[in-house]
Amino acid sequence: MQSLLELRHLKTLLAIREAGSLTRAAERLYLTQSALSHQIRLLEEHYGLPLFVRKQPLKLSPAGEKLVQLASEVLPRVAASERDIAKLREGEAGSLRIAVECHTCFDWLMPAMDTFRERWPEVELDIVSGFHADPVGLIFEDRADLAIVSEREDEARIAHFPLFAYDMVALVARDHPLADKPVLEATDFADETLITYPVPDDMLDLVRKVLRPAGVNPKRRTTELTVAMLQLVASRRGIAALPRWSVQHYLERGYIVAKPITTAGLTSELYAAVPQERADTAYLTEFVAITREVSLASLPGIQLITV
Amino acid sequence: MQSLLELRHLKTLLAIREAGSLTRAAERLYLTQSALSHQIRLLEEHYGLPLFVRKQPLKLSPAGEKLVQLASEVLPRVAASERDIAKLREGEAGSLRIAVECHTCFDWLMPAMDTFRERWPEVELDIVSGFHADPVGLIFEDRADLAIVSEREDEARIAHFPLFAYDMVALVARDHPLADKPVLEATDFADETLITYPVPDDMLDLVRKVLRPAGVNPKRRTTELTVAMLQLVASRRGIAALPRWSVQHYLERGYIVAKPITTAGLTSELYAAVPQERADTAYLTEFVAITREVSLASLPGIQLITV
DNA sequence: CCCAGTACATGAGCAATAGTCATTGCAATC
DNA sequence: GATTGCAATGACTATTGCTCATGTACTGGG
Repeated sequence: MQSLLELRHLKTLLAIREAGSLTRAAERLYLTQSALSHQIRLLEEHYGLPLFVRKQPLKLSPAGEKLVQLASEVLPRVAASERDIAKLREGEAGSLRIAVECHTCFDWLMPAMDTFRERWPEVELDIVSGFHADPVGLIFEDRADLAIVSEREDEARIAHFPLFAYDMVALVARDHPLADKPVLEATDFADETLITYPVPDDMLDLVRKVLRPAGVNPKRRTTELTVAMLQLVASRRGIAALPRWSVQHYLERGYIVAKPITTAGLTSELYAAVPQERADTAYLTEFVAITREVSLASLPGIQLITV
Repeated sequence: MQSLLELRHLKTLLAIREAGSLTRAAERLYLTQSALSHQIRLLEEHYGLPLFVRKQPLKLSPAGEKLVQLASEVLPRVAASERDIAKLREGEAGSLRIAVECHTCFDWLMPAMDTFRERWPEVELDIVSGFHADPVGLIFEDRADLAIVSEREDEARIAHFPLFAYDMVALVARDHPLADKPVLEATDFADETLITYPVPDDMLDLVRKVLRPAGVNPKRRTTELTVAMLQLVASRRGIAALPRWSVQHYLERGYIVAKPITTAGLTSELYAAVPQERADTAYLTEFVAITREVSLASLPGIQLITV
């Protein structure tokens, strides 16, 4: 009789539709699969109708469709109001200068910034230009408000928000001898030319986590541009290591092939670092949220970091 | 960080705005004043802003305004979706034939029916024509789907939904001797002509609850029309008893004056009676909900019946 | 066809929290 | 300055939403 429906349910429904399964939706919502299962069972009992057709993959019933439709109209509206309230409290304006150490990050950074700009038009949005070895340092110098980094720094004045994790893959030419191996180990790199961005070794996960510990030190070559890097790989001038999502496009066209790095895999993570005292500034936390949404939706094969 | 806001809160906010106070909003929501107070305190802590200006009467702050605005957009949308789902389950169509024993009820019945028609256009809506002494009987004969009655009947096959309660007032001419008494008792009616609708005495609360128990049996006169009744009262041809809300309009113009009946007051109640097995048919329960909303908003001085 | 692998369902138990009750605090009004 | 009408507060309780552990159903590969 009384309505049972809450915004929580709408969030769940939408997450299930987007993720395509209870299990993955649960991850996004930081809940268990069981919690979601209970939630929808309760809704189904309440409405006396199924919300899903229980098949793999889970499909929405007409009633489920109605609720998801509702969710997709209502939730953005609610988010907008909560944003308005944050603006009342903190003011519309502010600055968001982003420091980036990761070359490939621009792939998702641009769309994320676009969405952000729509929602916080008064916030001055910038990427701190030029390359910087120590993006967190820029925060201390007050030249940046937020830094995209690949490791948490042990520094009390900085708060870290996890963005996502992803696998690095080694890239070799199709006709390269290593293309036949299922997995590349550190020693496989010894006699190759490793092509990287021109950054310190500490910022290259492959070197820091795999090659250096194994004492492997291959010949090196650098380039600023990802396409140039792939070009060199394709023409057998060397091999490279990049996030899988950054090269998915090229892999599908068969220019090059990707190989896992070590049997355990080489997983990297990304965090947003902000000054501790600004950790609950609404537009900063929202930038993080947008980043995760955009990335989750557009980058294949990335994982959430469970805090 | 995580959003705390739920539909529950939006319902509360809207109820407070409509009722003008926590206490009355709480009644409508079947909660305590305390519950609402806790709710809004939590919201205020969460947003770090006040939602109300703490004065009598309670006024919304800008942040509160935003949320109420949100509520007034979102909640009707949610209700519409839930209605759609009910239609999926039970079908769009059906019939709602309403039996009424109370003459004045048409005052609120018409606007309620209008709202209902918008939301359930496929349901065949009718008032069972002619006057009927036993509206519940019409349900058994399947000539009505819902009856408006003033007493619960002890009958297992019928479910009763409380609508609202209201005070009956005695109406006398301005220059009538009784106009000076603060309260009329049963004996005051003895030497007057009582003007009523032409219905059995059992359906006249004044007779059933006050006069008959006191053994008072005044002269009688009947008329079908409320205006005619008031005309007779104004010209000192008799006195009448009607719900206060049905004559508020005329009282304000000073044609007649209203007096409480007995010191304890004469309170009447209205219920919607439906067949037990249809007690959770969506369009029937919604008709009840609409009726209460419409009445609460438009009839002065009515009270909710706390089940 | 079986068996692993993956995903959803279910039930018991627990922890968070939304609500009530009883009281206090605060204003406005006579 | 009492009285009345509301809202706020705090302690306690009931509810319920979630997790954990397990069960069961569906899929795809050998």
